Amino acid sequence: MPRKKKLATNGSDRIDRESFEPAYAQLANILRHQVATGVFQPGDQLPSESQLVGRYDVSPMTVRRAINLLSDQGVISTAQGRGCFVRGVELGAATFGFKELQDLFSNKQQTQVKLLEARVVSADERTARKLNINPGERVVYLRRLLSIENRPAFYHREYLVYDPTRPVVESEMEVTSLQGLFSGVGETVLKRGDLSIEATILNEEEARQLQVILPSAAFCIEHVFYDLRDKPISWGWFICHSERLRFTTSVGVPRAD
Amino acid sequence: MPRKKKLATNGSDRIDRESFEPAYAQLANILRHQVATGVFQPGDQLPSESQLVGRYDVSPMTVRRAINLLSDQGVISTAQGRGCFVRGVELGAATFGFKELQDLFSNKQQTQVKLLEARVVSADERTARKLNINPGERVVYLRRLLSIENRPAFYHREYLVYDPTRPVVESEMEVTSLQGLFSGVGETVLKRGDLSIEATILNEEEARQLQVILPSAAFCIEHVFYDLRDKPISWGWFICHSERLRFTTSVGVPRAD
DNA sequence: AAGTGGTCTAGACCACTAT
DNA sequence: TAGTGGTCTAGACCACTTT
Repeated sequence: MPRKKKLATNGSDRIDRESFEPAYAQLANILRHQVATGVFQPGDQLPSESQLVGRYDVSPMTVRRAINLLSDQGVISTAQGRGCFVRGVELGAATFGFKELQDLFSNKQQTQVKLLEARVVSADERTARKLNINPGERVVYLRRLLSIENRPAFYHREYLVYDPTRPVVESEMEVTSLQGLFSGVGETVLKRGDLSIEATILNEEEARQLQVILPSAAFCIEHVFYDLRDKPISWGWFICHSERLRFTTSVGVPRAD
Repeated sequence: MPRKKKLATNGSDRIDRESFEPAYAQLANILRHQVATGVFQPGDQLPSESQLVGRYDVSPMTVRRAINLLSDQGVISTAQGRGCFVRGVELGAATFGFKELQDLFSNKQQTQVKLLEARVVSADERTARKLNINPGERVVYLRRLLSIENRPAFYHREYLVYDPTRPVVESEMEVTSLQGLFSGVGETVLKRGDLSIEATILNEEEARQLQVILPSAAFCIEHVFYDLRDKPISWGWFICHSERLRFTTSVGVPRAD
């Protein structure tokens, strides 16, 4: 007798103890399927946890975990003392990530990082504010061009606080460190980063670097990275042509697994 | 004797049983604080779960939950049979929300939705493909302008499949339904939506509607919504001037709570 | 008072990894 | 084989909401 079976169809109404799929995940999928097929509609109240315990013959902790999962995924909302309720489509609940951006790098594709410029300059007022230093203090200014399959993809400009006692400047300047930032490999003393995304129009220099014609729209991904003491050590921004990058996501009940 | 105390400082090394903060959350915060202050650095292995059980005198399930929390937040990664490891800053792990977009609407601010046009047209090739219908079939074309505090914020164009037997067309056309999409209130038969975000340059008409001067960059948020049978019923896109919208997030170890 | 979700216990068994 | 994370049980108590 096989110890493991295939994934149960989502229409199933029982927990398969032999499945490789954990009971809490099965229960979550059963409930999600019922929401997806309209058995429970937006606003409806789900069966109580104790009812689910009896109905599917699992322990309360398992039900709880399935509930937490669906709540995290935005399928339902919970209210203590009242119950669990099906949520409808809410644009405000949407989230999107850098998956597309990550794919550009990790896809076994040739990624080249070309250092265009690296020099020590005095921080202007804006740079000083971003890096929490005094205007006029010395910073390292870097310009890089990231190419994928010999086509320019990102134009990156960055200001680093200049601190000879800290080796991060050298490691930051390594071409590989940038790629590591995306994939998570490599050593850094970075603790945290703040990111923001804007839409922008390429200027002449940016268009030249990215080899696109004007006028052209692009994403500008600005970043500030902090060290372990929450001190900013890097401020910069990536420019990526809009045709090279698109963010996608879904809202509402996930499509059947 | 007070039954509830204040939030413990994150530097604490013990679980406060009297705190209103759940034990699993306290443990997660303790570990997060240790990561944030460099006690554990990126790549380091955390104490095993059984060690944590002994050290903080909680049950295995509580430790597990704290571990899951940190793992979900991207602070650590887990590997069965090997251990838990501290993750560094990974750009690829960043996620953005629509919170900024939601705030624009729900902030008790005056939001007006003005229907500029509504008429039945024949679907062109592209529209038909997006809505999974045949070219030439009738669709409803809508143009809307969303204003916040009397300033235009979003220019929205949308194609709806025309189905007299389904009341969603009428409810979709209600000015309130758009706002409900963001905040989650209101009734819909929508089950799911796919979104994608591009950067674009405003054309003349868009700039006129949004009352900005050319040339100007903007976000284009395209959407397709599906009903309970996974049939597309709406395809459209929001145009939002870049100065009106910016997506932000953080990566790495969250700043101390 | 009854029902709900939220948390927690003190174990157990399993699968996986390293030695 | 020993140690690790992953899952699960069968209860318990608490806080909250509704009747």
